[in-house]
Amino acid sequence: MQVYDTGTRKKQPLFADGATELSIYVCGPTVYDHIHVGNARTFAMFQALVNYLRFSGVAVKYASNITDVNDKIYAAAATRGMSSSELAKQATEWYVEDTTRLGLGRPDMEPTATGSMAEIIALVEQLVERGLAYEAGGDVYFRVNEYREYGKLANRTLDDMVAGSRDDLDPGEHKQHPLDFTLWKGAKPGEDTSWDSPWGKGRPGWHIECSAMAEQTLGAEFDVHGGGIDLLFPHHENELAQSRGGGRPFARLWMHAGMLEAGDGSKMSKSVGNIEKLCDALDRMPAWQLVLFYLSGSYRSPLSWSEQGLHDAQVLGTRITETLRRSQRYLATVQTKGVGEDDSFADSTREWEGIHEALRDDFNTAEALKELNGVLYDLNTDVDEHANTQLVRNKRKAILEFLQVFGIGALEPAEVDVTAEAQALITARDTARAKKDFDESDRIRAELEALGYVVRDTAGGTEVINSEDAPEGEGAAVVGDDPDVVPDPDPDAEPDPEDVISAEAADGEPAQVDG
RNA sequence: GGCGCCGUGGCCGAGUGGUUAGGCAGAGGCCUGCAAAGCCUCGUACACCGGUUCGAAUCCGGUCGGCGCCUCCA
Repeated sequence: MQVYDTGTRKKQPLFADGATELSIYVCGPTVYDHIHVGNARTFAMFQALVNYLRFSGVAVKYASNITDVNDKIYAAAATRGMSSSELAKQATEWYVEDTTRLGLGRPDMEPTATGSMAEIIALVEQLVERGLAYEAGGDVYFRVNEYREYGKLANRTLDDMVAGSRDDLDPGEHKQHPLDFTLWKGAKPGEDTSWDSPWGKGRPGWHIECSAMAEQTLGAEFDVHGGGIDLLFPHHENELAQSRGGGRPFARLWMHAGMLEAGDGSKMSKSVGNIEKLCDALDRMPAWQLVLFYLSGSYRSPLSWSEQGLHDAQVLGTRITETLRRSQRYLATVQTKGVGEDDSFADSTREWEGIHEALRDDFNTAEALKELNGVLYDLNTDVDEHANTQLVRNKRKAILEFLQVFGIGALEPAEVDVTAEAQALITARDTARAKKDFDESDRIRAELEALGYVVRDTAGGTEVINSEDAPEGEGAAVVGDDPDVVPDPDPDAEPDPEDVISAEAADGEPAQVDG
């Protein structure tokens, strides 16, 4: 498997020579509010990658941090009239709750800044000892001039950055170079948390937290460091400088997820309404829909947050469910015979070939979805052509495995609990239909719908499913309805939120997702 | 201004030096009492201008447009 490495700007083998295990660190959120769907994209894609690797038999150690000490938390806590630690605790719960709802599972380790304070301080001390950092006015700064490779990850030079900065760089009261960044900040008035350090009471800078947490969870050297592309500079550059400067090999590869943005190319802005919280999105759609939406584009490319895209994801999910239901029905009704005609003999190897090929090339989930669609198509065709049931079972297995890997098992058709009353109605309706008494048949169908069933007349006989499992709109019709009266689709279904939604806070400052 | 990414058919969104992406939406059809599901058929896209090449949407240069990032503090 190969992935695009930001550090070398090339696709690189994911595994080090001879390695069979992987360790992955991904920058998680700063906890001061609910995360939004842009943040969630990054988390979902990396978790999906981990799940896929495990499905492929790879042992993965996956860590993703929770930044619970940061400027943004102090600021937000003040606004809310609560203490920063209270807010961090609350927002951590929100984060865990919201991302768990995605259904993809959780990282193995979720270190916090507050839980890594000793490691952070130790690392800063080492940098000071090595001459890569200096204390000034109660703060400790990293000395970028002393780290020769500063800027290499993000592909920029100190000179370029100083000369070509968008804004005038603030030389800083105590800084030796305008790009020197804070490792430790002395406690300031209004900040309600601080920790003892060799430089007095204070708290860690944003970047050093991740260096320490990554090392604490995965060791001094690990395989992949991930995060949103907006964190490339300065956050990841600084992490690398700190850890490498401190003598650690640090991450071997850097993977960056693209931003979620508006489809009309509108500028990122602070305008209201351009961000949808993950919890809100999950309140209005099933998790599988959001996950399929994320998977519909390559993780590295920008992806447009649009109602159209969400609709497409919904349709795909429905197709998956319907295909499984259809094939299940086929297996239940077809006369199976012969040895090995059993799920336990199903072999999905062949169906996975195309999917593997796609995913092993830089985790191309869009391509994988195309391959999955091919499996769905083949399975439907098999059913149409009354193919060997083993072929059907093989394909079903592949699809079910796919659902499991991507945490969308909810798409598996639900069991239908057909009550005796319902069964009687079905039988009565079949009788009526046999007599071509369609008025009676439709009347009974309405009765079944009142009981919460949607009726489908299939080649294999009458089938009912629970209304709540039926695709939107199906079964809404009532006998006697004018057939011309169809519920209007949303007349102005425009792409909803404009503007980029990314690892960026509502106020446009790049600090929601960090590490 | 610097660094980077990108401009694909109505929409989303892959990919490749010469071969159908896929899906959604739309039209027609098969099946079907109706509905649902499934299947079949239909669009010959790749910002613009040059160049390289037998051949480029795919490589190079330029133009235009979009996007991301450009510390901390304030």
